[in-house]
Amino acid sequence: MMSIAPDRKLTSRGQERRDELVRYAVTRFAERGYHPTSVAEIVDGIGVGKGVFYWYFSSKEDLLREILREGLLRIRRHQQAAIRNEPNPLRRIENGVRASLEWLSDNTEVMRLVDFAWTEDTFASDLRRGRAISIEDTAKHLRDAMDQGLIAPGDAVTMATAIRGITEEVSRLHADTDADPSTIPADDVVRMVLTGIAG
Amino acid sequence: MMSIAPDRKLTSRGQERRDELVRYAVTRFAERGYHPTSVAEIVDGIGVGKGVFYWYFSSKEDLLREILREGLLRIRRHQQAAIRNEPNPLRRIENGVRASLEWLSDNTEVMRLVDFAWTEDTFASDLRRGRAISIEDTAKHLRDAMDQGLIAPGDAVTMATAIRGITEEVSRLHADTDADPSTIPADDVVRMVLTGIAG
Amino acid sequence: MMSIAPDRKLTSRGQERRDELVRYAVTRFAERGYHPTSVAEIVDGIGVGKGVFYWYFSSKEDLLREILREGLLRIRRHQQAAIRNEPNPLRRIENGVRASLEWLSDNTEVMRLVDFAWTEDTFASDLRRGRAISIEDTAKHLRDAMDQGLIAPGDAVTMATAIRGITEEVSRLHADTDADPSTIPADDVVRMVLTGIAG
Amino acid sequence: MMSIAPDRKLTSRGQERRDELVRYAVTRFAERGYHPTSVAEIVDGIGVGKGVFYWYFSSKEDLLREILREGLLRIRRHQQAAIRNEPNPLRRIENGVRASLEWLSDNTEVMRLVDFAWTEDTFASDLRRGRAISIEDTAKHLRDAMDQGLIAPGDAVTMATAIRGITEEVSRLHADTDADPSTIPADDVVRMVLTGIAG
DNA sequence: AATGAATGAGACTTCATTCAT
DNA sequence: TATGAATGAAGTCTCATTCAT
Repeated sequence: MMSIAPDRKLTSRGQERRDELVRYAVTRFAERGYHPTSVAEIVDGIGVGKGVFYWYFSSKEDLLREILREGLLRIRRHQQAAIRNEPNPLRRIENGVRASLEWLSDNTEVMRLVDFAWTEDTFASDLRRGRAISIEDTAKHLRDAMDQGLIAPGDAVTMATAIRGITEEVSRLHADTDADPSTIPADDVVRMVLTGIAG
Repeated sequence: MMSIAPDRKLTSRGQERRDELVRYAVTRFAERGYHPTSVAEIVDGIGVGKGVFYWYFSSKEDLLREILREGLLRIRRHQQAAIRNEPNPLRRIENGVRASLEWLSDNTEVMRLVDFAWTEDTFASDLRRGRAISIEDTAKHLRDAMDQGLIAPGDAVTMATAIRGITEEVSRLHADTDADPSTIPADDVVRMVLTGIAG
Repeated sequence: MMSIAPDRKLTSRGQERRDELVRYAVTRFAERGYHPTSVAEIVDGIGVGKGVFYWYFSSKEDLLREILREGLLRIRRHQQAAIRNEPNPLRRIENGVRASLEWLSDNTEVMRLVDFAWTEDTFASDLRRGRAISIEDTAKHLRDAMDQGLIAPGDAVTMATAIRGITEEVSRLHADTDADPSTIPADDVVRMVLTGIAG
Repeated sequence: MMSIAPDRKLTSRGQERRDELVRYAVTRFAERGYHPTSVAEIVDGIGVGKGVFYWYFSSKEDLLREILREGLLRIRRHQQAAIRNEPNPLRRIENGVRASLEWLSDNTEVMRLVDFAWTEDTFASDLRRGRAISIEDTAKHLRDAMDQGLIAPGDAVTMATAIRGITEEVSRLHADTDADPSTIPADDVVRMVLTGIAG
């Protein structure tokens, strides 16, 4: 009931505890699913009392939201760092795709949690806006490329969605079959994306 | 815990009841999520007692498995009907994509349930085999196309995965933003797929 | 979360169960207090599972509200039955006081629960209206008596409040010291009330 | 569980802190109820850590007992100061009633806490003795008055209880409907009490 | 086939209290 | 004295499932 102030100052020990909870929960949620994983399982797993959980999170739902929020923030940052200062729109798309593949293959657990969150209305609404922004980001590069005559004209939003779909599905398959992030077939994906949008 | 014989003969009224349960459950599961939807909610929703549910399904989990099984069976049939007798491998791929887009836009709820099922290990194992088969189906057409010199050589499995990703992500976005299945930008998708794999 | 329809039809067995729960809870609540009495204690006390409680009541709070509602309804009915058809306003007051003393000494447990409910804002608001009505009922008789010159004029609401206070406090003391309802000093109370208001 | 020595000397700053805790707790307990008010809420409300609470009180229960003890002590003192040196027993009763009304209207929150305490056996036993003494005090004056022929003979204990009931109920109603202590209808109450006992 | 009452494990959460710092 | 992190028993409530009718 008493919600936790989102900007509450934590001691460094407190911050570590919180991170430990998040880390462990992400693993468990991804492994067995959000609902099948109980708060008891999480606190037992790191050997603390139940109260600790509620000292750092106001509810199990709040924990997932935090995980999603932080995860989506990080992937966005990762993408933008890869794109910054790249003048060629096709290169920006390529770099974005590579950054996504990298990040997703390093954070397969978060990806799985996002996939779950899409399946419950409680969480999905939080994700819609993020998706719209992400697709619009890519669509902008596509329109730039069309304007510059680099690719044939077409429906930028559908293309951006397709790119997103390619990136995520390849990451999903890879996550399920191969633990090594370095073996992601990024070049193949990039080639397909770039020829696919060439038109 | 007595399990229900999967091939048990049902009277036509019984079959209708069962379908009614499935239909209503699919809607609710897709809307609010599998776990947040209780068996009580389902039976209340169609105005029957709890016993009815357990007459037709041995458990809530069993119901979801049935939904998934029937759903995946149907989409596979739909795709194969669209491909049958088509000698050109690229046309087979195109027809398969179009069939998937059609089916998914007509069955967005099942799609959402499949997405959920991927997030829990209990169900995910059932899906892995299906995905492998589905990707291998497409990969076979791709290899045929490569052999016939219709497209450049490349990693057929990654390409097939990409095609699957495009198809599903476009369907997801469309399901969330546009209720009308006829407005799926199938031509755009097909163009991107075909040029994307052209190499 | 799913609240119980207040007009839900119960089988006669169901009604008995519900009554059993109410009866036992009233006893326990009165004995040890509302909060110190857990739902587990109640269901264990009558030897049923926890779910039974929530089949009949949507929450522990709901149970208390029901107890209060039914209790206050009954005392009101009891009073009004005692007053009906009595033309003399002083007799109406006397009969009302006697009826209250009777009912309270037969229902000391409910009285204690009402006293508790006054101490928490969640419940108190429900009680204010009831008190206002009850006092106004008595005040009306007092004004009638003043109009008819039976008693000296005065502040009818304060008088009615005083009568209420006398009745309840005598009942409280009696409940704590003497289990036998027949020994309530009703005549003494009535005499004090009647001379007190005479002015 | 180390209990706090009840007569422990506190620095003046310590005494202030303790008073601050008591004051704030009384307000919250009266407003929302004893159980719904957590220790965390109290210490947060005055901006100190949890340790502070347990420095001054050995438990939440101990805090309530202290509040009750101090409150009942004060009202008794207030009444006795009002009665001292008054030779006429009826005047003593009148003065006692006026003193009670005054004190209760100035300390409505404590009154509510006492009402709560009556509803849990843990606390009620502490209150029984106090009530018995208080009623016996008044009964003594009544017997004096009877002996002196000032009022008709009657059951002094019931009368004293009635007086207590009047006083408290008028205070309760006033506390809930009118914040201004000066508007208590003390004269009306006194008149009713005096004529009521006259017989 | 169907009902709806019953079960009870187990989920989430609260909170009085303790304790290292 | 004081803090705030930690404890863990205990509380309320949910819900898949069973079963007498």
